[in-house]
Amino acid sequence: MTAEIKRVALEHLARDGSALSLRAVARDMGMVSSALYRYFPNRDELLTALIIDAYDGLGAAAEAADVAGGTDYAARWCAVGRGIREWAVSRPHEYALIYGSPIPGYAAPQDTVEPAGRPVAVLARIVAEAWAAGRIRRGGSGGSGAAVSATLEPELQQITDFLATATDPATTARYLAAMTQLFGALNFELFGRLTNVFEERAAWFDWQLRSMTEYVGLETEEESA
Amino acid sequence: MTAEIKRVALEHLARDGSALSLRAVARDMGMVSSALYRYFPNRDELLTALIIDAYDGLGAAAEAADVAGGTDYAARWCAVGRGIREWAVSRPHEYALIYGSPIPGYAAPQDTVEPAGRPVAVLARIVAEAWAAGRIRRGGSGGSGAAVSATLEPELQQITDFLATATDPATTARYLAAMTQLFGALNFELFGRLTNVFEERAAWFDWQLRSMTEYVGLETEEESA
DNA sequence: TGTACATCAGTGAACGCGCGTTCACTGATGTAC
DNA sequence: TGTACATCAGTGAACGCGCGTTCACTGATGTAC
Repeated sequence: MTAEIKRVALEHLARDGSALSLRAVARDMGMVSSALYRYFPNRDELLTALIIDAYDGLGAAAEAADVAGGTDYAARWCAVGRGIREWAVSRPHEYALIYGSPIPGYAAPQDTVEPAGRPVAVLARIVAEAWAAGRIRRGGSGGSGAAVSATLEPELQQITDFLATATDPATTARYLAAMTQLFGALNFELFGRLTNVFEERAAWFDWQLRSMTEYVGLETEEESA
Repeated sequence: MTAEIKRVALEHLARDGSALSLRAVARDMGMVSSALYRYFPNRDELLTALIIDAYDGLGAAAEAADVAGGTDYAARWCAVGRGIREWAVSRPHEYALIYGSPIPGYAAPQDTVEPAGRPVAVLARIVAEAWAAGRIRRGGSGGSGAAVSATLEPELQQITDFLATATDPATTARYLAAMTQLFGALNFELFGRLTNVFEERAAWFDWQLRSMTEYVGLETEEESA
């Protein structure tokens, strides 16, 4: 039943875009609005549930795209990226819920922190495995790579520890920058900044993914063979 | 007077975050809500005016950061990036208005298209000048650079023509990817994805800017000397 | 097999609120003669 | 210099709407004896 409510809430979110109303959800379900209070103590809790589901769904999509594993780390990065994009493109409103601008009057509770890490962890694992296998080129794509200053080093070290990638600070930095670009690209695509710019969106996203693997220094299968 | 209304509207936006109400603005101005209709035909027109102002403000900040010009293209890119960030960080709600998730029930009219190009144009000009001066390394940062497929080429060519950068498709692609990363980084910072991750935000953004110039292949002053 | 009772999903009315927009109006200011 | 008039910024009441949340309730279902 709570699942059904969430389903209708998502539908509603997709139709009216971002503004979520309990009354509207109840209406769509043919119920009276107060009936929802049997399932959710208030509107924010429903939102939280949707947000957690979104992170979990995206996390699952990312994980599913990496089930094969293997040692072609660049290919894996791209596959996961594509998996993330496909999830996002097919559920733009759920994506906006978790990666869009903050919702007025709503503060994400602590419960969302852990699921939020799930999608990110999949990409981190690929980097970690590549690093462990000695298959990340130092300094990324051929260049020396921007040096990591003393200001940033401690935090990068903390992040590395948290992600358990065991990489050096510069590689962690490049991984984070690549993540930033990946979600930046999705924001651009889903929030309309590609309108009248790119129509070949999947191809453009793909190009960016390949570009990220070069940037991070992930070796492809051929390079290592 | 319309300027005063916009000022208060922005204040209100900053306080209540994203939900803009005519009545609340009028209240803040010590007026009755219907009085605003003398200045704006409806709420959406006020929003549009705010959005156009935001693009113009950001554009002006970007332009101001590049007044010096010069041939250290990498340094110019970073300066403009910093200018953009400073504007955004000091006006997060205006930034969210233009680069956040779409506002429910609001469709941006045609009038916003031209001002929207202003911030982007500043970075494009730097790339164009560097390209004209032969100071962009082919294939970006040392590597061969991901190849541009036949699928993407025509659109990249169109974009190049529109931006008047005269660059080759691969360079245009890298420029666009760098833009994506720049705004992705701001989204992460301003929409709370760096909470409990990075505290040294200016330094982290700076590192990413330098990283972008390498990626695009912009030569620094020393390299060309 | 039949009665008594507890459970509990869902109802419906009400609370107080805020919203965008309209409309006839007031009353101060400035202009014309 | 003084009166008549036009302008127009801002008022205040009202419209119809939707919202989240509460509360006492109904009435069907299932369980216990």
